[in-house]
Amino acid sequence: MRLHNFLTKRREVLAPIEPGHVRMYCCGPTVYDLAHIGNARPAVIYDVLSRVLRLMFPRVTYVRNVTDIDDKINNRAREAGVSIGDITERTLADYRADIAALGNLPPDVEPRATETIQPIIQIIERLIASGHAYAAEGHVLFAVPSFADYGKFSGRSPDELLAGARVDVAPYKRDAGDFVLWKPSTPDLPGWDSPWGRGRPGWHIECSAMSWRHLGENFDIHGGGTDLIFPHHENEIAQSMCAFPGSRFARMWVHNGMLVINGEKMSKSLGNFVTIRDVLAKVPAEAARLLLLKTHYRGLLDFNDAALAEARKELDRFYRALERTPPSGPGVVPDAVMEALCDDLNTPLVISVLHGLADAAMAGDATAAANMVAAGDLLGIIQADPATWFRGEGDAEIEAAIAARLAARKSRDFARSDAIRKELAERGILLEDGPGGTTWRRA
RNA sequence: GGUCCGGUGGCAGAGUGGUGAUGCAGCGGACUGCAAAUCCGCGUAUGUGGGUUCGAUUCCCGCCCGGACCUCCA
Repeated sequence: MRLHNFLTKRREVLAPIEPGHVRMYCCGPTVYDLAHIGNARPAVIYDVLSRVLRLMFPRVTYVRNVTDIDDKINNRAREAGVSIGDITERTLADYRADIAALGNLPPDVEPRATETIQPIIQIIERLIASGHAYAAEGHVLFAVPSFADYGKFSGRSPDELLAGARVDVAPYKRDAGDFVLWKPSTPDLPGWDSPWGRGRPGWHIECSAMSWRHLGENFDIHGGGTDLIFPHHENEIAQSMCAFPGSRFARMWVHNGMLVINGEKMSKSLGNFVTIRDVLAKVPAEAARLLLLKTHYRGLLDFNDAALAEARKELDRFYRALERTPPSGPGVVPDAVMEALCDDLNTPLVISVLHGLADAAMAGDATAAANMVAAGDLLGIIQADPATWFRGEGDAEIEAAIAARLAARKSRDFARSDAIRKELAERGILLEDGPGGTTWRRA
């Protein structure tokens, strides 16, 4: 498996630190609102990556965190007049349901920030003891100048950062670039006792603590969106490497590209915010999943209705091939598919191979059909029964109408047969006459 | 303003220093009562100007255009 490593800017072969055991950490959701379709992209990408890795290595530990302590959550709870626990529990349940609906398998570990407070405090204590952090007015801040390599990861110098900064610098910061590790909580907000008083963790320290707790000081892959490169990942690296001298933290950094809607960034002000639920209400989940995989993971992806419709048509083609030629049995993943996936997770290329297999299956090759299903399993698609894909649950009334139409056709009453077909078409039922009889599907 | 990424046919989207995948759409044909589906065939692309090279879409430089980040963000 070769992956583009943002740390080195090169495509590198994945060689697990612990032979045979790949350890991967991905930044997960902050649970304050329904997940949008942009949140779905990394979930799907890292799900596919974990599936491929599980096929190649004896053991894979995939950790995806949940940020359940955050100002956004607190604000949302206050606005809605409900407790913070209500918000996080409900949102997390919704997130899991939506992500599962998109065909993602659960990660091996899904740690929550609120369950990782002790490790967070331990790391902060280590940072203070080694002079990389300091307490001030109930806050604990990371001292950016204490880490010579700060900025190296994201490719920017601390001076540049200040030049472009548009925020006021809090008076208790020694350096404008210093960021919060711990901050005080008021009595009405969630808080934990700490050597610096009752408070809560900053956002960046959570990921350092959760990856440490579940994967150790060194692990193989760290994933997340490109928007997290700075400051989030830069800060994670600074915290972890300073807290654990000699460690290298994550060896490979994988970043997924952003997703836009009709060419525009999703934002509340533009009113183009699309949740996973919005999408699932319109099209089968698999169509959304295929669309997310049709573009290479590092590229910008335009998510729109036309693209969604096209993805659905492609799936129709795969399922049509399966309906025509049922798989001969359990298939094998073709070499071309593994090669494409191992080459920096080239899912668009895999999909083109899938189309080739569909052609063969369409022509009657049951082995190709089986292999197509096996390859589709790696992407998390083409696992449904074709009959279910096209028609959902059976419908006796539709079958009766089709029988009536067949009778009309037999007596060459084409006016009536066309009328029946038209009626069904208006209800979204499309008929297909073939040598083996008439089949139907929902539009 | 700074840093970085990208510009491939009508659209989406891979790959590659030596005749440019795949899908959608379009066109022609076969099949069909007519369709649909399927099959066969066709057309159209590497932003721009230089450089390196026997040869560049691919490597290097300038320009133009688009995007991301610099602030919470997948």
